[in-house]
Amino acid sequence: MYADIIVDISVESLDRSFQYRIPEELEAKAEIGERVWISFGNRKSYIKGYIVGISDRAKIDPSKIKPIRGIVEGEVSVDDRMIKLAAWMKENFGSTFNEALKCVIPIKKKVQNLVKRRILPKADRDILNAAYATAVRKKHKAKERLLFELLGEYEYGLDYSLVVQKLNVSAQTIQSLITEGLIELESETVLRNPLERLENDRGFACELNPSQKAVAESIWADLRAGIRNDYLIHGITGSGKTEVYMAVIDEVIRQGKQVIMLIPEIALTYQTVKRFYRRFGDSISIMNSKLSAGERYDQYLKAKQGLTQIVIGPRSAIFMPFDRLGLIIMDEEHESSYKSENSPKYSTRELALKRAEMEGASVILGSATPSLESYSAAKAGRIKLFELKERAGGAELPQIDVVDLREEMRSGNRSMFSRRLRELIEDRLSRNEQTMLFLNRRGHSSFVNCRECGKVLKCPHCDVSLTYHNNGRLMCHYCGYSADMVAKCPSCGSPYIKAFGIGTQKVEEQLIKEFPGIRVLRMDADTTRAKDGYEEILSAFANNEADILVGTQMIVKGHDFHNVTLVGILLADMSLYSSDFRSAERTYELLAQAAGRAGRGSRKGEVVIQTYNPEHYAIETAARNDYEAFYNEEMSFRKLLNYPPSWNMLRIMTLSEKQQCAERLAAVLKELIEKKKDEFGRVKVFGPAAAPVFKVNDVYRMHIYLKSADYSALVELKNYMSDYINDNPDKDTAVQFDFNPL
DNA sequence: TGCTACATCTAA
DNA sequence: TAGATGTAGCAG
Repeated sequence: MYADIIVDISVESLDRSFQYRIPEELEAKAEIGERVWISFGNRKSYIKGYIVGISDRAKIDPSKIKPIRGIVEGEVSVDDRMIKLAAWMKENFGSTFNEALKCVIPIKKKVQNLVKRRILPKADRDILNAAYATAVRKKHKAKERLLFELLGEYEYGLDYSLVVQKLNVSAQTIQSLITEGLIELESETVLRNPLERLENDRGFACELNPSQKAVAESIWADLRAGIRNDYLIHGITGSGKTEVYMAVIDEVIRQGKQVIMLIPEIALTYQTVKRFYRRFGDSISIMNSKLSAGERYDQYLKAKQGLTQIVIGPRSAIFMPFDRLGLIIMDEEHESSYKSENSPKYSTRELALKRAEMEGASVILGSATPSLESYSAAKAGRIKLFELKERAGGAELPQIDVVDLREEMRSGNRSMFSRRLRELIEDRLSRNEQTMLFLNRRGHSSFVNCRECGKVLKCPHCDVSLTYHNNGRLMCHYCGYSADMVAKCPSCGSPYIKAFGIGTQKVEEQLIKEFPGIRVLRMDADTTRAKDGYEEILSAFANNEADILVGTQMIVKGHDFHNVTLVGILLADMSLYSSDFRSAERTYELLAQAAGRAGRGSRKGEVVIQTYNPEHYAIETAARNDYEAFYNEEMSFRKLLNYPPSWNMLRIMTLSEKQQCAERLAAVLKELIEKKKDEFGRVKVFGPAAAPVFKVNDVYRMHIYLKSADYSALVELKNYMSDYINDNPDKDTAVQFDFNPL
């Protein structure tokens, strides 16, 4: 048997695995993630390595393969555990080890220099100039580069790691310049704090209401008894889950343990962090993509050194290297942003449950509309379920009206606003209260169509229609391609070419036309692109600078506007028509969350849902705010068709710029599956077929779906295909695996 | 030609 | 990263 091993040296060029022989006496112990002693290169002493894969075939000449010397005994470090987690990810989410590793050690290059070092000149300019001249003359190119740069930055010096990486100067060269007395090193250890601007009144804690208290106390009891557990808090919008989280965090911190608090996306960070900072002060650190590389690195370091107790961040925060992890909280656990889009396409929920299990920590999942995965696990007793059924401040749940758009059409109303919605908007305008309108499509119109020949304008790089934007441009929402709107049909020359369908821009335009003097704000990917666009729009709306906020799904998530008493969902069906088995779940979620925005203050809110499908169960149950009913209906559908969470699913996608390559590999993989699948009980195979959007960014995509009750069967099949792909490399075609895809 | 002082390469 | 190997510059 052979083991693939990565070496415990933090250098980019060694970011790959090496094969070692597993001696017979170690075969029982050598498993993936295990730490082993190996000899490496010409080194005199043994170094530590991690087993990242095991196989029975030698990839290189077997005589060149060295044996593993032994298993590393003793204390398991944070790194050891994170690498074990990466090994688990590689296996269960289908990626290469390197991809998994990049998740757990995000800043690999920098891990080595624990202190930031600077190179400062030690001699005066003349001496350095002379040394530079000598270096040029002697063709000591590395010295020449270094001295040249240093003379340019004489006052400030140079960053050590930049010199090594960017100038490609070796450590020896720097050392020799030091011995010559030309330069010196200075170390600085300043950990930047991205939260400095916030004021802190630590200790501020709010009272829990009786139902919140019951949940917190039940979890406290487990914590105090030293029992780890997984929990799901199903609390309606506004029921105050955050207060419960904080109460539990308090206890975990008191026990000297650490907390990872996951939130859906960057946008929520500032609001949430502010709240947490007030309560927990400096023990909080944040992690998100808007932090500079330096700030992120420092957060990582602080966590590793145990200087912080709590980290708040999006899905990548699950990889915080806490040594004494006590609790992982996943707020809004149903959110799709918890699933990684890149390989490994991990589910943060599965990862959180796994990591917690490995480290003896607890997990709290929280949501107003739990994912079917979590709720079914709770029903099956694998997760402890808590329900919060009232709004925390005693506010009432909004009144929900469903408007049948077919009916509106029949009675001659062709506007995008139904009579009911229009009436309520006018009422709110007269009372000086605010309205939110939700439409899940940005841009002005959804597609451009020639009425003469029927042509629909498509993106030249992707298999999707172009969206018309009110700046006169046509845009592709997949790859960002844009072009000028055409006056004539490019295929038949007819001038009767027009944009159809509605987007948020058109809603905004229409509002201004139909309600003179109205003040409208629009929030979608187009208006929030600027750095603080998001915050600006939200605070403007919160300050009553507009009567109506129009937006895509980003407006429905977690914001708390007390003056909003009306929420309109312009076209609830939009997400129902996608080709996805989760479309009903997504629709229910969006409707419930959107409805949850209304009436968060003292006045009761109203919600209008406009739809062509009022009898669809997702819409009907959302209107009644009956999650349980929705769950039962949806779950029986999933069971009937063997969709997750009833069964497990694996999506295999082949990608290539050449259509035939993608198709050929898909066909080959299908054959492999057919040959092997009967070894694993019942496995259903679908495809290969073109992906719903066949071409994106000039890359063609084919996919195959597998369904099996048994997750490990899918993992085995995935490994079987990976082996084939590794043995038959094809540089033109890539393969991606996605377990239980969204 | 041999020595020095780097530069460059490679690891199973 | 650390050690082996390669190479330009220089003195004799």
